[in-house]
Amino acid sequence: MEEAIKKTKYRKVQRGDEEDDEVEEECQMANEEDDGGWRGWWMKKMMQQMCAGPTSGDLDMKRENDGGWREMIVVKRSREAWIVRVWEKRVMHHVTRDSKAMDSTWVDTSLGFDLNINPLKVKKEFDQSNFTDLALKLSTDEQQVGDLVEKINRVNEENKKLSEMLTVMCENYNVLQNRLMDLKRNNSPNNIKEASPISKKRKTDQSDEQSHNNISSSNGGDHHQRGNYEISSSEENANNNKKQIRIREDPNSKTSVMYVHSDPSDSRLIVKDGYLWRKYGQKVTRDNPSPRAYFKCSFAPSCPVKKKVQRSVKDQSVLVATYEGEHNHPRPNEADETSTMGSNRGAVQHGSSSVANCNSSSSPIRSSGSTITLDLTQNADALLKPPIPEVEIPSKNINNNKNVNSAVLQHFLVEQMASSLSKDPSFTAALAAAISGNFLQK
DNA sequence: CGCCTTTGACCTGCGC
DNA sequence: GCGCAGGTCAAAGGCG
Repeated sequence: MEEAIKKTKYRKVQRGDEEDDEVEEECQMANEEDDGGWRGWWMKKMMQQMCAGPTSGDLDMKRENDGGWREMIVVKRSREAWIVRVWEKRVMHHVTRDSKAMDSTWVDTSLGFDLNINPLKVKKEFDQSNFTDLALKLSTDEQQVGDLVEKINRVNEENKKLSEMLTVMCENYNVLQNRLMDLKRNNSPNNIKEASPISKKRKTDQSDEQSHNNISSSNGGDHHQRGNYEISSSEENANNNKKQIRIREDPNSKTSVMYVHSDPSDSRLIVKDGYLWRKYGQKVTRDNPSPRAYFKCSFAPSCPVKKKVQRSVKDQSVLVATYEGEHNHPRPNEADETSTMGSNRGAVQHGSSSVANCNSSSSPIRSSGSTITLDLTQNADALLKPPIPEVEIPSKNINNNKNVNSAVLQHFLVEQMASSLSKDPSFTAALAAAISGNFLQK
């Protein structure tokens, strides 16, 4: 730091065309002087400059005892007098992110060395000087930076408080939800019986629906484990880069449920999961106005896997697919699907045309290249209602449109995210805070 | 022509 | 045993 001071002084004084040895002597003197010697040092300096003839705009600096700097600007030179304005600028050594630590103040200690000139005239000339404007501008900018830093810090603190509040709220929500589920579990046999005398099979369906609810209410945590349920996204279609939510209720029962967003107006009960299915029946059930479709895996004749697809009672835009059994064959790869497309025509449920969703406020969808990662820690109700329009990919056009659809999908995602984020005022504040934080760190 | 969907009939399990 | 509801079968029809 000391070295920097000497060099600075040396360079500045050199502009006055002084000799090097004089500069060395002056630097030494200036650095040895205490605060009380400042005026003497300054007077000496002024005399030297008057002889050497400084030009307008020459700048000199002196370090104060408190660690600050004093800057002097020779603002005007005339035949009659040197008009010098001295600015005091105090800048602390350590500039941190805390705005309070960066205390920068300007005090006008203008000195007019008027020999024969009317002071008013000098003042007028001084005021017209460009350096006045420059100094004022600098002062204003300094003030604005200070204000901005203060504002950013305030927003940061506010953001932190909101995050803490949200965390607490989520925790409370989970606790309440768990209690509710416990209560339901304790009372469920009687309640179900009283509410609707239905068969055992219907109870299984209800448990499916219940598991849906359970998932919907789950929140927080990075593990795809929710109580007795396992959530996996293993059935996503790799070709179309979309994911669905699959819940394995019980590993031993080999039964799992998948919830897929679908257009309510679409009467086809098609859940595209990458496997080949043959529909063998359809039935209207009592508890649901929507028909239930029955599928068998048609990829391998010996494959015992069956699938039931029905719209959710609560949300018609959601298809509930119940899988029974395990495939005894690998998933049909892209080549197989492509080759079978022609012969199987529209019967093949190719890929996933539905995107299980994301909540725009926290953006659980992360898109990286052609891969979309779905954050399953989001509330599943929100997950099931994507703001993203579906991109229906006709199976017969899969080959030609695969690349195009991928681009379209990405375009949709980008537009949707941009739209959601731009509509969210808190996002703007958060973005500003993030950028400013990064800026301050640098 | 081959494969799939549709749909009515039949089967099965459960509750009463 | 009967009725009900879910599940399955298979013939008929559609589509490329």
